Amino acid sequence: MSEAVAATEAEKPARKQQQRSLVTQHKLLDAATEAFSENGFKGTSTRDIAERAGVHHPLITYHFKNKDQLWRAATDRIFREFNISLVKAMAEVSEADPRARAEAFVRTYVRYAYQRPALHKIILQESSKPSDRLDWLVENHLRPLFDEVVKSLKVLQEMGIAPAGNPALLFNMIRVSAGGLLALSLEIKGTSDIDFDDEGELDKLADMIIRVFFPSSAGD
Amino acid sequence: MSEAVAATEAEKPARKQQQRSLVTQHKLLDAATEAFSENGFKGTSTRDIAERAGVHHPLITYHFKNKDQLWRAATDRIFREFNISLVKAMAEVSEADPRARAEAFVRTYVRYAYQRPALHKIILQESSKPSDRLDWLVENHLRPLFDEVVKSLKVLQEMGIAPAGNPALLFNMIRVSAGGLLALSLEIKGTSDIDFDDEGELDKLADMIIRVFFPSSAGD
DNA sequence: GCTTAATCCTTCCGATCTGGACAAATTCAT
DNA sequence: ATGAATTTGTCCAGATCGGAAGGATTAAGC
Repeated sequence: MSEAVAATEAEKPARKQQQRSLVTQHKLLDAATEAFSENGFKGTSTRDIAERAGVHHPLITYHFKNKDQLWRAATDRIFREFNISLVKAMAEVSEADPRARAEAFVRTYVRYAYQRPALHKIILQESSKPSDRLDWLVENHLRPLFDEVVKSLKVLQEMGIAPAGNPALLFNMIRVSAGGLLALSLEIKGTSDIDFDDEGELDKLADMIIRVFFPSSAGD
Repeated sequence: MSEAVAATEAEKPARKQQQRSLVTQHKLLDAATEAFSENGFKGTSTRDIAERAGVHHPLITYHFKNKDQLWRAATDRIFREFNISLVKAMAEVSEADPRARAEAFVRTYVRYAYQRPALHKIILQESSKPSDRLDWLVENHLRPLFDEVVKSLKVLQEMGIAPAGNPALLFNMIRVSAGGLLALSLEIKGTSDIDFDDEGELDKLADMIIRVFFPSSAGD
């Protein structure tokens, strides 16, 4: 953990954090996010991360203590940003009816999953076997979000908008149809000739999700 | 590749393959499948595989030449078995109507994804970034299967059984709802209190997939 | 059966990479 | 300009990969 971060919970630092330090941390977090999402925790070396960031590798120890803490910092940032994005988007449609809100949720989710594929790739990477990191991820980021969303989904089910059944199961189907598919975009380009970089392709995915999971709506 | 395998495509071997050699290869393939599915290609060491198999590591060089060939052999085996399983299951319902066949497909797919989580985990691992392995996987196993299934799905769409839209996109949603969800089972246990090891939970997933993707059927 | 040669396994080695530690050098806020 | 914050260069002990070389096992032919 960097001194600056530590300072927020300890006594005041004698000196203010330097600008270049923030830049270095930012570069390391970006590089770490990318590397971990591609090769997983075990498959990623701190040297690789440092190289991607264009920085000498001992700086990881200096700023983040070790590989594990760097993973946590990188994951924490990307999930925080995701949550903020989601909350903001939902606030914008707070006046709309439940179905419109559900549609807005799906479209936001799809768009974000496309913009930051690392987010879902990291989930997939870490879910492949038990680990403290997975527990931490579930506890701090996934569970809070899921509980919230599943509650709303339950309402939609009671209104007959969403199909019946375990709402948690339903939500998981929806989110892998969005996030999972986009995390697999490379493979899907090869198997199905679908390129989500193409104009409109992303909307087609969102449309399909809405049509399938919230039927009786024409879905565009 | 082992001498025995090479022999099938070269001139006859002077000697027959020994039994223990087959056992060793089998143990290595099992261990490799498990290790690669958990830690990805880069995150897995040949030492780790050998240790899981209870075998000295130079045997990997002897039987499979190197890590890459071992990955190919392991992946090839698991995908072949999957295809056989699928073909056999579909042959058993060859007389049934299209909807019943679709249901059978989903149930088989779900059951297999549960039994061999490594299959989908390996897909997820390899799709995280471009590689020769991903190309090989797409070309040799994914693409042939997908082309076949998407054709059938198109028919279902024309009959009004499956929702409209790009059939390839639809199929991808279905298969991640099955395989993706089961590959994520560890995470889902933590976030959603759904344990696919519990009796009946697997059927609930299959039911939900059928209900959502092939509506107008009660789905049970 | 007994030999013998192909097949299979084990013990080793060298080069590289791993996460992390440390002190010396540099940069910058005060 | 002073000293803390940051960066750099270097080192370590252990793990990694691929492979060489020789020993053990076993099928095939006598």
